[in-house]
Amino acid sequence: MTDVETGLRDRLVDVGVDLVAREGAQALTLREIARRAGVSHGAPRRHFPTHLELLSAIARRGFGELAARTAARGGQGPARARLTELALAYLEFALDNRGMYELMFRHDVLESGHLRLRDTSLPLFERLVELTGAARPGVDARTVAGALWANLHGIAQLWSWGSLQLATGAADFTPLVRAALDAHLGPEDA
Amino acid sequence: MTDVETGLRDRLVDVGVDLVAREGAQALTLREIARRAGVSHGAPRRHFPTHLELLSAIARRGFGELAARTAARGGQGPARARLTELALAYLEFALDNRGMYELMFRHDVLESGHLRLRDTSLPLFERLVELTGAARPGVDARTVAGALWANLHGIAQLWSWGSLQLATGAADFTPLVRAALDAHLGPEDA
DNA sequence: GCCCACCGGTAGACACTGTCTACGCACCCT
DNA sequence: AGGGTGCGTAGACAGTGTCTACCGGTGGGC
Repeated sequence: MTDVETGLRDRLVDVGVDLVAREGAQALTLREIARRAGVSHGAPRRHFPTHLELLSAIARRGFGELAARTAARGGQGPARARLTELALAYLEFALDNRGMYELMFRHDVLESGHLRLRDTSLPLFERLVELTGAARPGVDARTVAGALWANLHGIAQLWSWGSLQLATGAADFTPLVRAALDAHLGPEDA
Repeated sequence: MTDVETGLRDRLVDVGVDLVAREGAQALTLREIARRAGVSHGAPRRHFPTHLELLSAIARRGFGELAARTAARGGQGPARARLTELALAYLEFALDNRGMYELMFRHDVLESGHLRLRDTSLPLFERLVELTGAARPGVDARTVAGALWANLHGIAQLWSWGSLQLATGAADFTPLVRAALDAHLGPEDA
C-alpha cells in the first residue's frame, strides 16, 4: 500500500539507512538487512554482488544527505559567514548521524571505486575551495580548503569519539570549530 | 632459544603488532593471532577475556610507539620548530603504520575504558598544549591545541584514505601540514 | 498459443568468526 | 604424596558472507 511497490534494491538501502541510524554501523549485517527487508539472506545478492557494495550504496545516501544539508545552509551573505554555516552544518550532520558518518569514512569497508563520491563529495569540496578563495584571497585556496576540510573532519571524528572533550575539557564543539575557521580564514570580523 | 620463553600474553600482542603492520587491521582475527602464535584458538581467552581487549592491548602498543616517535623528534629549539617536527612525526607515524593507526582510532573496536590512553595519549596532548602556549601566547592554548590536533588527525586520515590527494591534487602532505601549522600558530618566521 | 529463457527470490551448504564449556596436563605448596 | 590451581586444548554453538542449486512467474519469439 504505502511503498510496497518499490524495488528490493531501494528497499534494502532504505532499511540500511534506517538501521545504521538506529543501531550503528556494526549492525549493518547483510543478513540482518535482508531480514528487516523481509527477504531471504540470498536475495540482496541479485542487486549487490557483495556486502561491500550494499554498504557503499548506503554510504552514498549519507554523502547525498550531507551535501543537501550543507547546501541548504549558508545560502547567501559574505563568504566568511557562509563558510561558518557550512562548517557548522558539516559538524552537526556528523554528530546527528554518528553511525552513518562512521560508515562513510570506513575506507576498509567501502571499496572506494564503488561509491562514486566524485559525484557528491567533490562538488562539496569545490564549493569549499570557492568560498575559501573568496574569504581569503591571495593564498592557495585549494591547499587551505584541504587543510580546513581535514580540520572539520578531525574535529567531527575526535569529538564523536570523545577524545576532544576529554583532552580540552570543552562541553561544546562550536569553540573548536570557530577556532579552526579563525585559524584557516582569519578572524571573523576582519 | 630466542624469545620462546616470553609469556603467551606478550607473544599474542607481538604477533598482533606484526600482523597489523603486515596485512592491515581487518586481519587481526582472534583465531589468526592464536594460529600465528602457535596456540589453540581458545588460549588467548586466558589472558584477554574478549577479542576487544586483545585489540586494545595491540593498539596500546601503537600509542606507545607514537609517543616514542614524537618524543624522539622535536627535542629542542624554539617551540614553533619543535611543533613542526612533532606534527611531521605524527603524520609520518600515521602513514608508515596505516593499519595500526586505523586500529588506534576505531572506537567501535576499542572499548575505550580498556586501553588506558590517558597514560600515553594525554601526556602527548599536554606537550602539544604546552608548546602551543609557548609558540602562540595570548590565546586559549588548550582550544588551539585541540583544533590543531584534530587538524593533524584529519590530514592523516583523509590522506591515508586518498581523499586529500584527489581533492587537492597534491602529491605530498607536507604543504598541508605546514598550512595547518601556519594557520593555527601563525607563519613560521614570525 | 506454446515454449523457452531469464529475472529474481529461496534454501541449504561451506568456511570462517567470537564466545563458551568441559577436559586435562603440569606444576607448586603444604 | 596429594590436592588445587593456572593455562592450554578441543569441541560445540550461533552468527556471518559467499556460493550454488533450485524454481516460480513473466515476457518475447515463432
